[in-house]
Amino acid sequence: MSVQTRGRLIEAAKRVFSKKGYHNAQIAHIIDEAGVARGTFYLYFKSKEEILKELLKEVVEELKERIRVVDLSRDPVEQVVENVERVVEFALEERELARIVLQRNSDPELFRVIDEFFEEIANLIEHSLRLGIDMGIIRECDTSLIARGILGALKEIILSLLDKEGVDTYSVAEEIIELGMRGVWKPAGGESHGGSSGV
Amino acid sequence: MSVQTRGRLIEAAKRVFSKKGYHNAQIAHIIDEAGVARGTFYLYFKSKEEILKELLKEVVEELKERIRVVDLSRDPVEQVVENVERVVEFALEERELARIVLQRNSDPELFRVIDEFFEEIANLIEHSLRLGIDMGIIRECDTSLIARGILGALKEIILSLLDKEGVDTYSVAEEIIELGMRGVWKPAGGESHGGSSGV
Amino acid sequence: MSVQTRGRLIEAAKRVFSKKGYHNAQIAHIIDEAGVARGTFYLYFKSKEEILKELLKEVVEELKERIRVVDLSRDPVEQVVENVERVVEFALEERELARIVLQRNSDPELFRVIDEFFEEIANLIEHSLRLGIDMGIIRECDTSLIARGILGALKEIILSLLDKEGVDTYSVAEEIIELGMRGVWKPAGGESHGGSSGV
Amino acid sequence: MSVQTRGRLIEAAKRVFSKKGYHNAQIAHIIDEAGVARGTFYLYFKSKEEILKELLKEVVEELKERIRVVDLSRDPVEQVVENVERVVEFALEERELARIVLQRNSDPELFRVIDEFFEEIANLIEHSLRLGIDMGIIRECDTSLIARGILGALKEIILSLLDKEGVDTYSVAEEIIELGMRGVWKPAGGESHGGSSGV
DNA sequence: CATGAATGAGACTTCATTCAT
DNA sequence: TATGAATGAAGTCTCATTCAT
Repeated sequence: MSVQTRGRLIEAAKRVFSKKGYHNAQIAHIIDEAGVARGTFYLYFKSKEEILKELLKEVVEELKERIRVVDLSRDPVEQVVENVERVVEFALEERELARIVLQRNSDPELFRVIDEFFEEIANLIEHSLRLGIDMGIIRECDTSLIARGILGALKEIILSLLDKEGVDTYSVAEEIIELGMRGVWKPAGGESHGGSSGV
Repeated sequence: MSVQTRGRLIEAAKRVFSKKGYHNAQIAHIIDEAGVARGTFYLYFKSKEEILKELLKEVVEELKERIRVVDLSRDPVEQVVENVERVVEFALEERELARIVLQRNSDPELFRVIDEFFEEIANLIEHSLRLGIDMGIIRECDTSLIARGILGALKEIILSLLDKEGVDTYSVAEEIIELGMRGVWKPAGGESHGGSSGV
Repeated sequence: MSVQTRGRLIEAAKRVFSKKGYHNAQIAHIIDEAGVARGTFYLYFKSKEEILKELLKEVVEELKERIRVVDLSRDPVEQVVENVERVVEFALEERELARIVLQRNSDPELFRVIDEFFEEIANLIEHSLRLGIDMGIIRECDTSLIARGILGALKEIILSLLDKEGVDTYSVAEEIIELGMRGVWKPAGGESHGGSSGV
Repeated sequence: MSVQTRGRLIEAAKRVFSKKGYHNAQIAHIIDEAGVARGTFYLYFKSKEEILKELLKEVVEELKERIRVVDLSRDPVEQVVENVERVVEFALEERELARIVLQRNSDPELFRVIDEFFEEIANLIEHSLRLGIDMGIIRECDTSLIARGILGALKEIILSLLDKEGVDTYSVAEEIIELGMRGVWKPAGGESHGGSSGV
């Protein structure tokens, strides 16, 4: 079992799944990309499904490492911005992986790990919102709905960054949090709201 | 060409694609669901791909009808809320279709219509944001990024509603817009921000 | 589901399994022999294993029909001879099937139906032997062993007939029973035995 | 060429072929059982087929050694019983080998050695029968058929013994010969025959 | 002598599509 | 217009064998 060959297969699979999606990806594509023979693939992974799950597990682990619990020693918002920044950084380092994960694939069976991870994140956001409401710093709102919304914003934004080069991760993270915190409205006079938007 | 049979196939395809996703869906499932013979399917649609595209086209048309251009005769935000409400309403009326559309299926070839539609929506949002900034009612921000974020929030929220019953579409629309406009922060004292969140 | 096509596949499978044995037989051989397309095979049988089991089930059913319970209205030995004759007849009518069944295939999983059938026959023979001993017409012996022996003789003889033409089934059946009943020794003088044989 | 390693492979192959049959047996099973590396196998045997043939050759040689030509110095039947006893003994000593050999594997190509051996035995039996007939101690019969029958009985009985412990080989051999010589009928009064049996 | 990673031909099975009825 | 049996290209996976170390 050569770690090298395994690695080449994993990297190849990332590229292929990312480019073609899981269903259109074929073992043939992966082994061509990796430059190994057909049988070699099955020496390391017992099926196409398994290599995907392996990949997804890796992402979840890596992401969990980058998300740190917020403590009270420093400005909590700053810490959240840093969390988001690290996530964005990871997505940009591992664009193929990010693409696989963020393409909500209609296959709950296969993407369970990912779905569960996002569920966790949504719960975490919701919990934080509740805390903020109790502390009087977050306005009353449908926390479940809003948590989903924030997660969705995060995912869509990161997805849109995957094609860009030279992204400033910190300012992206700031924008995301700023959007979640303050929205886009510029409170000039004293109206309850005011912008104009097509949607 | 019986309109009836065609309709049954379309409805069947909605249910099947929604439940299994495009790739796992088989013609066999669709015709079983529709109660027609195998050959009949090909009398109405020349391929599995075609019926999907038909479905997607319908969604896009229906959605475009529900989204009305904002005019200056009334509170623009109110009009945007109504737009969002109509979209939410449609999603809840046609849950299967909504699910198909919102499960970003990693297949750009197949889902081009949808991708293009969302691209349009993102552009519309971005355009509105720019307008708002020029008018001094929207704060300076990375409009492209923020537009994506708002779209993502919208999509994720709607997706999360598809499993719920008895949703109050108007208040959902309000919450969504409120999130986009004002964020979640409750400006109590005078801090620039001050939430606390795990992410 | 055309009964015709199914029949052609069954007949083809018989020929192929008989000639090549189950393991060396390929779906390709069967469909070539049947003159149908690859997919057609799987319309009727869900695997290579299934068509074999179907075949074996048929044999067992047919054989069971040919073996009739011995009653007391007529000479029992005569009835047994007739049973054996009908079995031999069937084997000669369906030589391919017989060959498949009689080639003890080292695959208990696959040939369970057959193994169980032969087990039943062995038990039936053993039971009859016990009865005969009680009635004083069969000599004391290790009934289990002897039952196995008789069954083995039967199988081997039938197998050897499969290559022959113009077999007189009745006299074959008589010879088999004669062997089981009287053995080969010709009690001339009064010796307990007196043959001469290499084995 | 370590004789030891070769021996371990041979023993492993016996166990594996015996348990799984030739076709279901994989090189992987054999080398796992032998505790050697994959490549090592091919140092000693040039293919899976070859190790089987090696095994079969060994059996045939061993069996031929155990079967001694009957001479006229002693009771010939007694000598035949002893031959059979030695064969039974060998089968019980080498149960795996016996199982491989006695499972008529539908693969004439592979099992030619065995088939030829059994052919020889059948001919030997037939020859002895003819001799006996000429000498007036064996009754007139279809010698070819009967020879096959006796061989079949022998094979089936030995096969059935392979799962038993503590077998008395001499009495088994006696029973076998007794069956072949005298059958099972107990000549009480003066009937020509008179058993009763289900088959 | 021994190893075990790599190979690739070849087998099985699926399923969108066709076509004669 | 409807049917459903038949098709076969294409994909997944297995496993005996090779070969560089």
